Amino acid sequence: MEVRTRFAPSPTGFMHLGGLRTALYNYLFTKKMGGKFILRIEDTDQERFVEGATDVIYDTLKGCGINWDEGPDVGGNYGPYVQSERKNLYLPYAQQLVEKGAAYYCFCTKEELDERRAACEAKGEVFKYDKHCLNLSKEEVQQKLDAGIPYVIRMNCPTEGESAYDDLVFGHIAFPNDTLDDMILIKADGMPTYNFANVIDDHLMGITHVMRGMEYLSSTPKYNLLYNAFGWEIPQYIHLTTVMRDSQHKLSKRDGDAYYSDFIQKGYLKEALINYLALVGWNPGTDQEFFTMDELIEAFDVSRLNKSPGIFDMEKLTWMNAKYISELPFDTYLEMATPWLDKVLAGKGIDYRRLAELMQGRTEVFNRIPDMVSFLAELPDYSIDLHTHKKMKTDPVIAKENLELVLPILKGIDNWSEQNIHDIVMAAIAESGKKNGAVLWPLRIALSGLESTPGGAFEIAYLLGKDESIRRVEKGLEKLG
RNA sequence: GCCUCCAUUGUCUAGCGGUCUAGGACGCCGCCCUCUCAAGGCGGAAACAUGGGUUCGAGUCCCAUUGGGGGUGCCA
Repeated sequence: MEVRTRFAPSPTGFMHLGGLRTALYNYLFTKKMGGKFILRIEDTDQERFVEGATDVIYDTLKGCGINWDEGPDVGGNYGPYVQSERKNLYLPYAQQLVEKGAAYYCFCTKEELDERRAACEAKGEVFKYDKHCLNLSKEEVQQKLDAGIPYVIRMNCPTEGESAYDDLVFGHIAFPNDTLDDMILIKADGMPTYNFANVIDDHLMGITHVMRGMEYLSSTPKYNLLYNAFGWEIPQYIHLTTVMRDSQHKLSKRDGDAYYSDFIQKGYLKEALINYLALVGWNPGTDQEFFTMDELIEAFDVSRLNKSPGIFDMEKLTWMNAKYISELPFDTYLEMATPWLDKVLAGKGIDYRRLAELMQGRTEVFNRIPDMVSFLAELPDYSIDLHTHKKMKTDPVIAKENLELVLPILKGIDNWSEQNIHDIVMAAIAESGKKNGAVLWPLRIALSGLESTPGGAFEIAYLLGKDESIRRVEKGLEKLG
């Protein structure tokens, strides 16, 4: 039988990393099994409609290389793939359940329920709908319906025994039936709840494997009751652990660390993000850590999915991102780095190509570039303490002496190429009998005003140009009295 | 509160009864390389939550405790 899976996000306008990972795993699993991956938009909550939100979903998924075989934009034989476009389809199924006694009309108002819920909570009890409306006679129900009284349809859960199922990740899971609440299937506005639409759609779309976040672990028994009431086959369940920010918090909107777009804006590469995300909660069983999408598909195995929640480690992501950046074709790097260089160096006439060569191996995240290169635009105000360096065998006194040595040499260089600067200065150092470090450290400090820089003294001198380099060395000498 | 799931270094994890004096990676520390930093190379510190069982033998199986997650919406 062909594997059919689905990713069913609700369009909120953002793609949460946890959701992205769910989509990824669905995709990897499906492709590995040679099945079909379906994208379905779950927009049954009219109050939360966000303009353009579906585009965010499309763009993110496509950008990451997660492609669907059926969906709102590409079609398929099981459409429509947007729940709001299927809204007329759910009520008859609910009515069918009412006829079978597996569901019933409920006329309790939201306000009444809220009150009862609050009262329950005040007493420290669990609120559970008391099946009040289940006791209504057929005639009473019809009367209310005829009178146009608003209603919802609730499922009629058993109150004894237990419901169990086998999850491909968590194994056997059992719930006592008396804890099951008679959840609402059809809302007062006629729309199905997520819970109901989900079951109907998964069945109608021929979904064989439901892979989703584990927040649904405890409502799954109720879904199964629904499948059974219809006489439908229950799909395989694969529940996924939550991606956490720390041991007790999920990745959240508030901390700006939850959305795909946050990371892209900061300058994380989508390949790195996908690669890293795949490893939070899953591992290949080998020491391999870097994967292309095809390699992930090849290596993916549901049995290697983890059962405990994983903390999203920004440090490791950043490390991985740096690796990905360093492996970028140089021209791609240059193109991607340019806007970031422009933030502080636009119009300064700096050789971006050379600078990019120096920067590529040191770029962890693109948004860190401006801070690393801004010294080229303007010499930072630095302390002469920077000239003290034990290992380079230099201090402010030696620095002054060596800067005085190197200044006229610099002035005498006609062809200001990096190679030329290097050769001429090195020759002068050799001739003076001084240590390389004792000259080059002060030079680099004078040129950059920074303890660490991308590139050494020669690279910086070249990038700065002759005039600016000389100006900075002179200024350095001034500082040293 | 009730239901349920989970539990190996700071983090991601390997481990599916003996091969574990617990392996890999990030991070951290040290050394080397080197005109700085980074990269790279080498090395180091760092974990089986606790208590009971089962077994000749437990990180691995069972139970309890503790800790954490999730659910408990006319949200998805």
